[in-house]
Amino acid sequence: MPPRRNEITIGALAARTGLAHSAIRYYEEEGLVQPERTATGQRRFLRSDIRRLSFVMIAQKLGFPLARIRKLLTALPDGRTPNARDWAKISAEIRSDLDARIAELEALRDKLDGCVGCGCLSLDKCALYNPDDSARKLGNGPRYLMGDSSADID
Amino acid sequence: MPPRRNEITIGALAARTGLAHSAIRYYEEEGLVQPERTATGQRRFLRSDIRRLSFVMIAQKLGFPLARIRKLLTALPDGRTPNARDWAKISAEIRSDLDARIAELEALRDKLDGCVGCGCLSLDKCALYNPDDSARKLGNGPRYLMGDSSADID
DNA sequence: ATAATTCCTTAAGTTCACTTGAGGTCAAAG
DNA sequence: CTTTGACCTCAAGTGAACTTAAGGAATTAT
Repeated sequence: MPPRRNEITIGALAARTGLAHSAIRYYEEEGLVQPERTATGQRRFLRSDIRRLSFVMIAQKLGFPLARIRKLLTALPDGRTPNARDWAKISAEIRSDLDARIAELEALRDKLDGCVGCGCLSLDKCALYNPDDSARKLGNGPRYLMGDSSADID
Repeated sequence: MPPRRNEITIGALAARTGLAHSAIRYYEEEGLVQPERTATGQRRFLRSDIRRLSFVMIAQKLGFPLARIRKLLTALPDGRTPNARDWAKISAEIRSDLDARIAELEALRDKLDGCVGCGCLSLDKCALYNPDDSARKLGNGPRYLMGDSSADID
């Protein structure tokens, strides 16, 4: 069964996007694409999935986890592939996210500058280690949240 | 055997830093601290390890992986815990790293701005997806690098 | 002396975004 | 019609930074 006009195989999609076959299958598992199947079980993607996966790749490059990207995609009416108009809307969200990350890093940099020469490196006094700001999503896996250690250090 | 004057147990160190016991043991495995052992095998840390681990936590917050932090620490003469002078030296390195990350995000943001309204989202034309810049260390695990997909998309 | 903590080790699980491999089926080309 | 290549499905591995669990041993408190 040869691919029909507007359908493409996983190999073609891989060639077009530069993604590995395995990655595309993984994206399917994650609900980012939903190919049909032929009678014998082979995947048949839509041509528009090239654009769809391009969007995924771009969003990833912007630092979004797949879960978030899936949400962005499913937020579109009937899970459509984003077009120019959608893109304008989505990009606003992306932009503010990006801005927030930049601001976070800049704040960190400023604190660092303030701390040079201080060298205290103690958790209760150092501006660099302040558990109050919720900026601790760097790194993955479970995280232990600091309690309120009182008392002096060292 | 009660902890001696300048020695503390893992529990005390955990309380002081807010780290879990398991995290501290893991840091030992990773060579970030090297506690002594009592005759019965319990760990005895130095008081200065509180400061040492504080440094680790701060550096982590700045986005450094443990491997890098270990290097920073071992670069100090005889693996000393960093003091004010060391900190000034190390912070220069950290600062440039931070600056680079900020610049990277800003570049991305500018591209995003340029792309809104374009909406092409095609890999060969979109400024947002340009595999040439080596800014792709986001995300972990093995990565497939894009080949030179020629041909038009969609 | 006994109960309650604290500490120990080792092994396996977690998340994310995939890859790699084994073993088998299907389709396009000679 | 057979070979080659494309495709399929699991299962398990990768790396970072840990956590959780199981099953003991040692220390501290009562």
